[in-house]
Amino acid sequence: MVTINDVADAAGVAPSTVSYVISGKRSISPGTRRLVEAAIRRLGYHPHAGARALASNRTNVLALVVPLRTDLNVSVVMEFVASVAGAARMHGQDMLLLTENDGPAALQRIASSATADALMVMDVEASDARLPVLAALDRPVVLIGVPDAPSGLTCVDLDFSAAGAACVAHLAGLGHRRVALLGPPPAVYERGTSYATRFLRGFGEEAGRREVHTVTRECAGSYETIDAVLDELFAREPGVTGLVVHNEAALPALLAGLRHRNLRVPEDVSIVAVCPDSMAGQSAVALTTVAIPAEEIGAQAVELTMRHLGGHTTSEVRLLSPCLTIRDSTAPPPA
Amino acid sequence: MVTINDVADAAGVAPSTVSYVISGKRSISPGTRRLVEAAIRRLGYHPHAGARALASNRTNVLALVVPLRTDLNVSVVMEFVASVAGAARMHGQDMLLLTENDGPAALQRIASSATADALMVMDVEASDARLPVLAALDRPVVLIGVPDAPSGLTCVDLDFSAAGAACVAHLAGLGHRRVALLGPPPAVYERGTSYATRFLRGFGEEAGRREVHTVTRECAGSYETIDAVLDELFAREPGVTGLVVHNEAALPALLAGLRHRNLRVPEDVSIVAVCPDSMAGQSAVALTTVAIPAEEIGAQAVELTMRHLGGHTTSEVRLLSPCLTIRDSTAPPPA
DNA sequence: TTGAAAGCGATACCAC
DNA sequence: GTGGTATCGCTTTCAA
Repeated sequence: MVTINDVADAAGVAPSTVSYVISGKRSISPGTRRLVEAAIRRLGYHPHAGARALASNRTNVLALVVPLRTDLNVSVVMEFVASVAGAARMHGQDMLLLTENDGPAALQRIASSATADALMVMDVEASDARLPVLAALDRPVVLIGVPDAPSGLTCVDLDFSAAGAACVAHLAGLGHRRVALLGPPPAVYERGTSYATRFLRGFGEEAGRREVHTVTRECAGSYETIDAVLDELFAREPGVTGLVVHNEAALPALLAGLRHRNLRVPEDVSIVAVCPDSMAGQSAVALTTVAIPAEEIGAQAVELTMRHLGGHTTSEVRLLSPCLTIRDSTAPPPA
Repeated sequence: MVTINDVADAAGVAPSTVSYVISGKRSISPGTRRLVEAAIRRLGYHPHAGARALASNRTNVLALVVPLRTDLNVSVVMEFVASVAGAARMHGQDMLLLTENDGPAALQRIASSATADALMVMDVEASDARLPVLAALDRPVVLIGVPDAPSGLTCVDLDFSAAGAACVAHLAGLGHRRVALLGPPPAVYERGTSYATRFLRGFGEEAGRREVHTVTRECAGSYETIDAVLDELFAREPGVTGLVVHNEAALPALLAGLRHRNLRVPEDVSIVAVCPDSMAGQSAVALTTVAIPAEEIGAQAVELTMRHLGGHTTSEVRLLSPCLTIRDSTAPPPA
């Protein structure tokens, strides 16, 4: 193994000088710098991560805690993972991936053992059992999602309340008077996942303001479920012309179900979907969407984390404004 | 921070004893063990990962290199990630996630800096540019996928050749004489992704043996592409009654396209899909599949990695036998 | 602008 | 069965 001493010897300088050349924490004469850098390259030197962590109290590793439940959309999760990984690299950090079924003990372990410098936690529930543990850690924590009581933790998320409102506003603006919300499966509400209720609130409030009649249905993504929901919905609420879908998994089955019933999109039924923009083109009709900006959220999460690692201490709840993109799935209601 | 010395003091023993209690590398009297374990719990001690790595040359971290290209199926990738993470935890390892756009230099860095003990690499191409780098690393490497020349590296994968054969065999057994393969997008072939060509070979060979007429089409997952492919296919090859789909992304569009043409599954057209079993129920008709056993492959990859870390040196190419599950999308061809 | 040397917190060898 | 201690490779303070 090539050590800092090998490099120092090769360059004819002291180990500390090599260290300073690498870290840039003190000025180095151009000559020495050249010598050292050449030696580093020639020997293929990479500082030993463990030794570095021990001496400097920094691992340059960020831990990301992801949910791997099957009831939530894997591709959305994957977008977050990818964006966090990318952003982390831009900041010179590696990413440790923890799955949440390791439980809160794993969070303790990672923090106390100095395996990572900070934690980022996805899919935080309204009153998440991990919050007390997280808040007590001696390391920065950034939540992706917003619990009811952030207890001093920094959070980033889409402003789901505003997103819900935007969906209703768009449909109402087109003239729809009766709108249905197809939400996440019951399990998501039971878990108390906060984004679901926040969305619902914004949706309901805007509907009240606009005097739009609304109904909501929770639904799983399977074809049977969606079929049943559609049957029941159109039987009980015949006047519904607008659908807001806050459940990416349900989209394929929903579109199939509508086609099967000879309901055209957008002529007979308008659809606004809440999903990553990359998903908008996955169906026969390009979907009008409120984007889930995974890329942006991931980048912000990393940036806030780095800021905390840099000494910034004040916590913050950062909500990103929703962005609605009109495509081919929304139009005025049939006359 | 709680150190091993704190624990030793609290328990009234030497630091080395604490270390041995934790590692189990030498026998400890029940009394001392109790004392030490109590102190560890009481103080909430977690060994410093960096210090440990420095002293023992072991990080207990495995690096997983994943592709995050958009042209390949994210949920399949995610299944692998989840299964590797789970298996790693069972072996007491954490998982560092590297995205492949960090390039080969990142692999070098992780290995040379002792950030991880071993590397697992997904989505290996037939003649992968990273192979020389990987083979030269001083750490265990396990490939998920099989390059043309494994150059002494251990590999795990589904036996895609056998999988291709199994698809044809099943359809031929039902009486189909003309079968089409809808494969991955052209980009996958251009990259020289080995599983695609291996599948193709098994598919072709079995077709030859069974005297089944075959055609193949590469296709992207979009509705337009699939529509065009279906148009062209049924125009040029009217007798096709069996479809083998080696492209999960294309399934929704394909099923929609068939329904749109009033072709029933399986009465008019039989479908065998190559995809994770979890995806079989995602469509209106439960699909007959050859499973991509992500769970199993991930577990094997970790196991092989741990074996190498344990001193085992002989490399190996492990191909898992495909498993075809008959569901509702295959039946004898129309008379 | 550079060097020497004291830690960082474990592990594992050598003694007893 | 247990203790003392050199050692891992780096960072950073103190000195020059």
